[in-house]
Amino acid sequence: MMKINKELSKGSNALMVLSVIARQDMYGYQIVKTIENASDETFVMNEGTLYPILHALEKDGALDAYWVEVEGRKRKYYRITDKGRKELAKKKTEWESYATAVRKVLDVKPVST
Amino acid sequence: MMKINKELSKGSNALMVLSVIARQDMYGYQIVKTIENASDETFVMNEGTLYPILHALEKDGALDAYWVEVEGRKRKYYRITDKGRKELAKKKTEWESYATAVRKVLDVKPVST
DNA sequence: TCTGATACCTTGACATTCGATGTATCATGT
DNA sequence: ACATGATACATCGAATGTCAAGGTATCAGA
Repeated sequence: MMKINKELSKGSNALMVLSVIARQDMYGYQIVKTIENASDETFVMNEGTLYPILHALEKDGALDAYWVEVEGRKRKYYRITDKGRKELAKKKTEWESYATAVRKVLDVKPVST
Repeated sequence: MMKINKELSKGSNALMVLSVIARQDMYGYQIVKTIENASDETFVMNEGTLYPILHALEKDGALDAYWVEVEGRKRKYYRITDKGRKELAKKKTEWESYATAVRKVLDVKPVST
């Protein structure tokens, strides 16, 4: 990941991956490019980051995969499952709670001692 | 940290710590309680998380510290430095960019293939 | 006298990400 | 003809940050 503190993106990577796949089936490279594009290049996901996430989501049953050969290149497409949609909804809510809570802390007025 | 995915808070912990100290000098335990309170208990920071952050910020020159004895308990108060204020401003901006970018990815419409 | 809150801190284990590396195909420029 | 860059999959070791657990000590209340 680029442009911002790498630590920030931890925890939201799986959410973003699930989110883009939920809209349409996608293969690895396309996921990276979609996230790059949608985030105005804020998130440039490393392949060493993406593939462990995809494999873990597949193992969890949140995604399943199928191979397609296009112009000599083999693409592994990922599709979200019902379980994956539930997880996505949960992760989204969780992320909103997180973002709201951070804002509250940043805006907090000092307490009297 | 509690209530939400632990990974999410990574990267924003130092920001939150700096942010609360910027408003008034604080000691460790008070920082934990302030963040807990401000976030409606979303963030319950572990001491094994807090102290390394404080020590790193002190080493970086973003914070300095002084001891105060109150009712038999020794408190180590942390104070933000000018350098710390600059870092805080930078981290805040960074966090806003991060949050904006995540929202963009979550809202993105599928691209044509 | 024991528990829980306050107050500091360290340590080892764990999870996630990064950077580097590997394989392979295809398009483009020279 | 050849090199480069984009496309496409994947793995591995190192670095980093957090957690759970443990350690020390004081004070208040039951």
